[in-house]
Amino acid sequence: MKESIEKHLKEKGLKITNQRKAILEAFQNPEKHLLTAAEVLEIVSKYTDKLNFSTVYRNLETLTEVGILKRINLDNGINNYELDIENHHHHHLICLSCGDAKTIDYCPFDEMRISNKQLQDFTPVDHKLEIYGYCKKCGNNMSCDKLNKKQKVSK
Amino acid sequence: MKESIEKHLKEKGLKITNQRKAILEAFQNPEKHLLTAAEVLEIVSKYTDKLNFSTVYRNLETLTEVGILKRINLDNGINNYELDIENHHHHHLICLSCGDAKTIDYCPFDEMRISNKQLQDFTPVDHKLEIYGYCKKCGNNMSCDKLNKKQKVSK
DNA sequence: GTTAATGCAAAATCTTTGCAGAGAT
DNA sequence: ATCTCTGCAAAGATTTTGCATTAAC
Repeated sequence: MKESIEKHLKEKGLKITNQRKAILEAFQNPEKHLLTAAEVLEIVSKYTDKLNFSTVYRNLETLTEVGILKRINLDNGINNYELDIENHHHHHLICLSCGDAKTIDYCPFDEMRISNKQLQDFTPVDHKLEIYGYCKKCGNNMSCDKLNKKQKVSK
Repeated sequence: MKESIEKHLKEKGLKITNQRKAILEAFQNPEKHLLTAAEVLEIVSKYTDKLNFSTVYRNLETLTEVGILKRINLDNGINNYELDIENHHHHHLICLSCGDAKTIDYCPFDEMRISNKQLQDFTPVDHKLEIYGYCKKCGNNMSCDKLNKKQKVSK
């Protein structure tokens, strides 16, 4: 575990438990940086004793509160999390076929804010931009739509 | 009910029932065009006999499938719906205090698509931009955060 | 030793589904 | 008459919570 994270935890009076370390390890994979609670549990279980669901949920919540993780709610309605510490602002390209999420660095928000009148009566705190479509690998393949569990377009 | 909607339903072989009409009526309020299943049920129940939850859910699903409604999943993880028929493309400004969602017409996507390399390997199908903050009425008031039910920042 | 975290089980929340009866065309 | 829709009840999925025990500091 990075010392910056460890420091962060200690500052907030949070203890460094094996479960917490295991959960944070799960987010170290740059190929899959967006994880659901179920995915965290699955990954962790490969290496350690299986954690309890409530431990995972409580930690995702706690780590989000202290700013180590960031919660991202995708269109399927399931909460996803990613490491937020020392991370630059970004958005996501989400593949409707394989469910993979890539980051996209570009953010149109600042420019938009200047040119848009409707935004002048509003105090923005956060924003999110998600682009749904098909990644290079999946092309236009509509099968195995991981994201369509709740977002059903057709039965 | 607008004839365009009625026509749409008939074309798809869907029947025009009182429940369906009541649900669609609920979306006629321009002050609150984004509704959850629970909100639809509540609004409808003021004017008609209470509908069953499954009727509401099934209709929101069906009406989304045929393109009369559009599903929007906000950060609290609850599905919201809005009328989509004859509606121009737009995004949302969502107030973290009162939960109100206003539409914003401006869309940065086309411009972004041209200038961004990462988007060239991706086939976009849909995108969403949501801006969370405080509306004019609520200012910086953090109380009664309707949206924070699941999105909890603090207990 | 004190305080926070875990595991378990139970519940809460939102949503979906099977089936018999009712309603629309 | 046909085919869809509704209401009910039951179940599914994800997430939250209370409480006793365990682990970190």
